[in-house]
Amino acid sequence: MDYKDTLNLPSTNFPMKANLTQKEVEIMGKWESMALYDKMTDIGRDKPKYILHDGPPYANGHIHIGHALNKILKDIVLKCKRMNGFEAPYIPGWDCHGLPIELQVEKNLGSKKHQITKTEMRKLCREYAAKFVQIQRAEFERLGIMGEWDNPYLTMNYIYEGITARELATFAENGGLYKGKKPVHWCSSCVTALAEAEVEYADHKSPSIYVKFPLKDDISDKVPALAGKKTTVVIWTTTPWTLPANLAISLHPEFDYVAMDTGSEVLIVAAGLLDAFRKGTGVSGEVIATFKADVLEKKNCSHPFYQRDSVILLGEHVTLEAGTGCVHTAPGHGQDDYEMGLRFGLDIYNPVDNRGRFMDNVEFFAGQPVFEANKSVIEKLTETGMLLGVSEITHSYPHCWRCKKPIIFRATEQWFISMATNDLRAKALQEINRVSWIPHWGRDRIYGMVEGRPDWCISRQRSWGVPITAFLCQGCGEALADAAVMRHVADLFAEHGSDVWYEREAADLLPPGTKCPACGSTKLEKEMDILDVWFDSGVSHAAVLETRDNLSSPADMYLEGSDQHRGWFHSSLLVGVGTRSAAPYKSVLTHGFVLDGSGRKMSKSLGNVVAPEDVIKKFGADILRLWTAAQDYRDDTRISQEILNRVSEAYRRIRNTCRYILGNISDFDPAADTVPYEQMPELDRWALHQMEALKERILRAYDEYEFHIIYQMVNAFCSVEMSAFYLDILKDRLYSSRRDSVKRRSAQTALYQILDTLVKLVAPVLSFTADEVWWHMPGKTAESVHLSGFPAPAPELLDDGLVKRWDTIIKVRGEVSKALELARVQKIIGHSLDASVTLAASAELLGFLREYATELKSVFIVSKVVLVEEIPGESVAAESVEGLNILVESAPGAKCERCWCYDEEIGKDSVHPTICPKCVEAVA
RNA sequence: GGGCUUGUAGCUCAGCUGGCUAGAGCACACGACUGAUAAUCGUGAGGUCGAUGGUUCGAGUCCAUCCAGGCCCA
Repeated sequence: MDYKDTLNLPSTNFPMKANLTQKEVEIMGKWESMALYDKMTDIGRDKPKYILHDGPPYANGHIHIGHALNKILKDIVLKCKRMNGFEAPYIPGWDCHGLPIELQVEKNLGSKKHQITKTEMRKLCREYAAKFVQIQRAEFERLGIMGEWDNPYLTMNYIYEGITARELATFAENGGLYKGKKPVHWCSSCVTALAEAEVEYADHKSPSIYVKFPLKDDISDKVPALAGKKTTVVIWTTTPWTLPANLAISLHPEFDYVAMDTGSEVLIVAAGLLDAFRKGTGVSGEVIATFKADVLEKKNCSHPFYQRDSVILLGEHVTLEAGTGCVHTAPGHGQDDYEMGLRFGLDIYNPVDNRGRFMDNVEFFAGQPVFEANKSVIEKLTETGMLLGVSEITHSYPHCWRCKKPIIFRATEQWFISMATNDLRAKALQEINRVSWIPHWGRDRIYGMVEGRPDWCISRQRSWGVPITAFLCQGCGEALADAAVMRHVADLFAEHGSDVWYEREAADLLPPGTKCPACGSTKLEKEMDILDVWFDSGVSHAAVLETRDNLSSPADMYLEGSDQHRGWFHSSLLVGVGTRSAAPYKSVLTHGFVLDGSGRKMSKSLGNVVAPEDVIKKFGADILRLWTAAQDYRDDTRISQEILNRVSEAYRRIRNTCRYILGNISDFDPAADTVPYEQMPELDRWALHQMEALKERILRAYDEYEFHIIYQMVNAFCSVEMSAFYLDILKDRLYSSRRDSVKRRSAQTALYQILDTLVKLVAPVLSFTADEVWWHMPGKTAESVHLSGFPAPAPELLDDGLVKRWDTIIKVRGEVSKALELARVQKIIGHSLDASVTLAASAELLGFLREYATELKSVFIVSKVVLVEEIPGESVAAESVEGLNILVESAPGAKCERCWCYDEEIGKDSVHPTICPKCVEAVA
């Protein structure tokens, strides 16, 4: 007789091989046809809300692995909140305006870009952004991210543009918006400002000159050696044309400076550059004093050719790389110079017009193009005797990417949001302290940035964006940024889109009868600058959270990469505080960046880029999701083939554990067959305890957003507690007991509960696989695991006393395994069931083991266990259990044909002479 | 150069306020099984805890310097 048919072997059509690449697409189809997200929303009604506000990715290009990490983390957070009893809507967004799209569109246009109008250009940009919104949407959905994909927010939606303009009006109303000056890269030939991305660096020949600035103030009280001497501070520059705009000289507060007496005068330069200076100019002389820069602080020099002072200031930007350590400072012509100007209240003076010529009121140089004026300036310096040396150098210099001509740095009129008005900075800092930053150092990071940042320059001289809705009076030059007028325009934007700014004349945009408040003129012209895109996304809490029925502000969480401390967290904070006196978020969670396997940043040139698309093709989205969970994202994370292989092996372990349980509960009906806890053997209770402990730890890990703990715990649970111990021991009971016996049903009860718990705990991470398992489980009523909740805590399943006893048994089992391995090497046994094990132990341990005498052989998976006080002859001494000795022999009796255990009783039954009494009973 | 941050076995992670012979899972090697089988089980070998110096009876854990990364600025 073939007894195999009488066994209850595992049976399931849940495949071992996942084939995720195909399977996931099928599952997405199912989700769609059952309208899963809508059902999740329905279930959430009347539950407390949890608002995670999506930071909008830029609608340009395909998604990269960093996007995947970010969106998967958000999805995990939202799914675990939903399973925890919250309504957690997800409205994805996209950032649609801005330079990168505009540049790409220009590039695609090629030479045609010059023939196109601003409105046509903007139309193409809008189409371009819309195209990538669709592309990225599909790519995000493929990752298993659930949300309102049919109804996302786009910063280029008309309503959104209207709100953007409206928020700007609020800044105008409260006085935060003002017009000021700031230097920008400027191409005099194209007559336009250039963004950093439009600047190309190339070699360029410039004059290199040393110039004397006579010191007016007497410092001989601090440096006596200078008493009565004619003293000058020496600067070095490669842009002589910026000297007419010189307002200051910067020295480093920590450098040593020397006074060198040439005989006719005393020159001051940095000690560290003295030799280079001597070489560069041929000037010689004796150093008569050395001092720190602070003795010169706020002292005045004479300008080398104007009747004007140039003040000495201390700044950290001064270096010893070249020059004299005394830096010519023109706030209208350099970034550092500008910052010094702001810090010390200098005029941001720009004497150059937009064609690159000196303005009419500039003495000596009026009307001259700046590069030609270099020569004139040098002549003037020679004439006044202030020139110390002149040569020519070739250095890297910025050029315009369109016309390839050298560009200049020139202060122009720009719109700013003041950090001081309404105490914006102080209030923002206060709000930072009220927000919960995860990890905690995020607070220090953004605090430092807000504390030290200059006023927010929101002007961009481009086409693709929301216009700054101000007007300029043609009568008196006054800028009109009136809140009521701006709100009128904002309403037009909301209705027609911000294109109306370009399509209509100023008069058609203004409320009827608008006059310049300064001069009463009605001749008002449109401002042509657009808003910084960070302002666009910075208003998203107003445009999205405050306008959608299922959302509210402030959000519970913003979750982005740590670069957003400077970006979105920052701009959102400034807008929120500036317009509503509050941060738009209660907590901010940041993740690091994705690096390659050796911790380097990814780049095309290094060829170490891992694309989400490739990972999905090769492994599947669930592997990418599991990878996301496995990494401690608070730090930078790594991805590589090896890492993905490891993750997919862990996936297989989880999958197989589920599959094995499914196979063993296929005939189990939880409603009818569940065995009450009191009737369960200790081993099953032990398993339920482990399950409960796992549940507690994982739910805590979700609460603390420590997803990598979940990965580690689930992995260890499947491998250690389940596969290597509980499931292995259970085989005999599940396979060879009567199908409906209590001991088998008890095991199934435990297995069913364990799988039910496991699949729910894992659902936020392994979203596809969890549902695949769910659909194979018996007795399920919910359509999807994502419509269920996390399992409720069941502390009554915890039994510490029992676990402690079983810890001892497990420890002894470990020793038995080692002894079995020795016997295996000696060819005494092959399978552990071939063995009979004799144990000798201390009185205490032996007494304990005797309580479990009948169970030990199944726990050790051997055919026979004998407990004795002492083993005569040779035995193996246990390594870590004091006094335990183990003897392994081949098991006596014959091998049961059915359960493969050896038994001395086999042959005594006349009907079933080849099987053991236990099996005889089972087949009867 | 500045602010914030990271560096524990091949990989991913534990190691709380200083007291272990530094742990886990996976990978690896060897073996077993062939009733979880492109599975499963067992045993084993892997680490001067980035480096150096210091504080301490004692440091992966505290301090300093350095090295190598990352983000954001300059």
